[in-house]
Amino acid sequence: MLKNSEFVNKLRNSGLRPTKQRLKICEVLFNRDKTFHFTINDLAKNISENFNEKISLATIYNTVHAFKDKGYLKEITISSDKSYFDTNITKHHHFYDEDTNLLIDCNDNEIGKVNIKNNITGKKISSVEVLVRVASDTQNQN
Amino acid sequence: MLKNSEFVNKLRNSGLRPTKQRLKICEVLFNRDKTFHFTINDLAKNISENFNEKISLATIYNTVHAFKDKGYLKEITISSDKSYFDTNITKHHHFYDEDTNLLIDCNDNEIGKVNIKNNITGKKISSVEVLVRVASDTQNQN
DNA sequence: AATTTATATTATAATCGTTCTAAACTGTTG
DNA sequence: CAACAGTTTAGAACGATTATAATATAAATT
Ligand SMILES: [Mn+2]
Ligand SMILES: [Mn+2]
Ligand SMILES: [Zn+2]
Ligand SMILES: [Zn+2]
Repeated sequence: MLKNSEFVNKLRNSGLRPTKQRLKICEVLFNRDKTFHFTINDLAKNISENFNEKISLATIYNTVHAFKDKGYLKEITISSDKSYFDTNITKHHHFYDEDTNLLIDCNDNEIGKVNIKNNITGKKISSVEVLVRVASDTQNQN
Repeated sequence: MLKNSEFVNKLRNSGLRPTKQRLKICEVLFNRDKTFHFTINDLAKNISENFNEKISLATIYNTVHAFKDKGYLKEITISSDKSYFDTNITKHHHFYDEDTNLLIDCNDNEIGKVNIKNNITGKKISSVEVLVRVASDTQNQN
């Protein structure tokens, strides 16, 4: 629930010029109560359908990647044929519903802390992500 | 460390004809002491470089997917730009070295059991996978 | 305010992993 | 062997993503 001038600052502070396109994308992504998951295509469709702005697909890719690099978005990899982005940038895990292709955030009370006992020597852990794939009972088990 | 006749049976029992190409791929994938991770491209290169067989890329894709469907391979999704396959079909987790792009199996003693407290109503868990991304200390933290 | 410079946007082409196609080939069965 | 279903193949098609390079805009400088 940030307003336009806050997005301008956010962008400026990140070394990104507050262009019309970036501000629109900020509005669509961050001017909400709840975080959500989206694909580039979702976002492009959302903007072209719900606003009369027309942002080039290349700009949407550039902006989403810039926001990811600045830490304003996380990329979630579920399958190799599509990339999901997440406006929830806190550490958290996911359920992935194989029937509906929907990604659902896990609350901390749903998945206990993952205990990593040994790590690769000389390496630092940069992230720990759990993906729980779920499907209806009648589905075939992996 | 299976031999050719065992692969013939394995394929026949799965309803797959034991063709020259499939047997070669079996040999490359399963005639080993240790399990490993590979991409389609790795496999294609391996076959074309180390054997004088020439298997069409379409056949390699077809066969790998057939083996996956039969449960002889697992697909591991790390990034959206490439698919990794795993000849280790037991439940296990992975370290992913972001410096080398290498995927490393976790032993059960390296990652404790993941405790899923609540599940999505009416859905069955089909898999639980932990991916621990690691990088050298000097790398930027996710 | 006008000029200059750096940065961003755009349409479109290119790339690349993967899947499709449809013709030729092979394994299996009778 | 003949017949058939299943398999392989080269190459085309596809689709998500990235590169290109011309145009436009924001910011900095005069
Ligand atoms: Mn990406
Ligand atoms: Mn696949
Ligand atoms: Zn999330
Ligand atoms: Zn593995």
